[in-house]
Amino acid sequence: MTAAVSTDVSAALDAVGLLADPLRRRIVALLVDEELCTCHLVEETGAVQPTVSYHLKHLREAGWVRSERVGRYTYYRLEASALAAVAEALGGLAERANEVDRRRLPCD
Amino acid sequence: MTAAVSTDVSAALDAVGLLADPLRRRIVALLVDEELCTCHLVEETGAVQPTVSYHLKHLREAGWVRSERVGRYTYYRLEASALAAVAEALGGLAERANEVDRRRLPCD
DNA sequence: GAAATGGATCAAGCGAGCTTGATGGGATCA
DNA sequence: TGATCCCATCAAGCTCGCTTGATCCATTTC
Repeated sequence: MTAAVSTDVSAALDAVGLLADPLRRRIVALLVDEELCTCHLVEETGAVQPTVSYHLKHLREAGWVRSERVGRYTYYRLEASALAAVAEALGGLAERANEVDRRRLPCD
Repeated sequence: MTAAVSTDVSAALDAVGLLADPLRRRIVALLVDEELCTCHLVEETGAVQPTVSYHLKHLREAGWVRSERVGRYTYYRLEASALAAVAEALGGLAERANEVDRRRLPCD
């Protein structure tokens, strides 16, 4: 059971590797409260369009956002479950790390 | 208030950005259940010592771990509060992103 | 139809950050 | 005191991935 939790935690935390890039974090932050199309994200971030599309592609493939085409525009929505999974994984880690009787592995 | 929350959003996301590196995540995972010295982390991760120290420095400066010198050894302990704070912030984000009446900003 | 717009994709260039070997300081042991 | 060990830091190298301009496709508008 402890092992199972450990692997789940690792898997969930691996997902945050995607958040390494500041622009990617900015995009996620912008999408928290509203859906935005690519042109809006370009305008808000100040990055050029291919750059924004590049990051959106990665976020999409990792399941962090979902895209919907509406006429000429492509709207992006944040996938709340992805955020929740990472939050839960971190919360579990924090709980385990908080145990009082944490031992110190001796070196000698 | 909305502005304050917005800055919190960025802060929480920036914090997890530190976990972008796989080796950094591995170190955090190793420190969940016990305190370890640098030499143990070197042994467990398979990385060379300067590399491990490099990442520990970043984790230390960000408040994720705390170091304690004991004789020749330096023990590292995971800071549960930092983990909990980020987990809670991300959970809040997930909740906000989950609101049903999320609006779609019109383009035209 | 043609022109215009949003956006995805490509190839090429470049830079931030990770890795590594070397160095030095501090602590322990002989 | 000299040898040894742990570990932080440094400079240099390198790699991965981000950026950018160009191009193309789809949709809309005239």
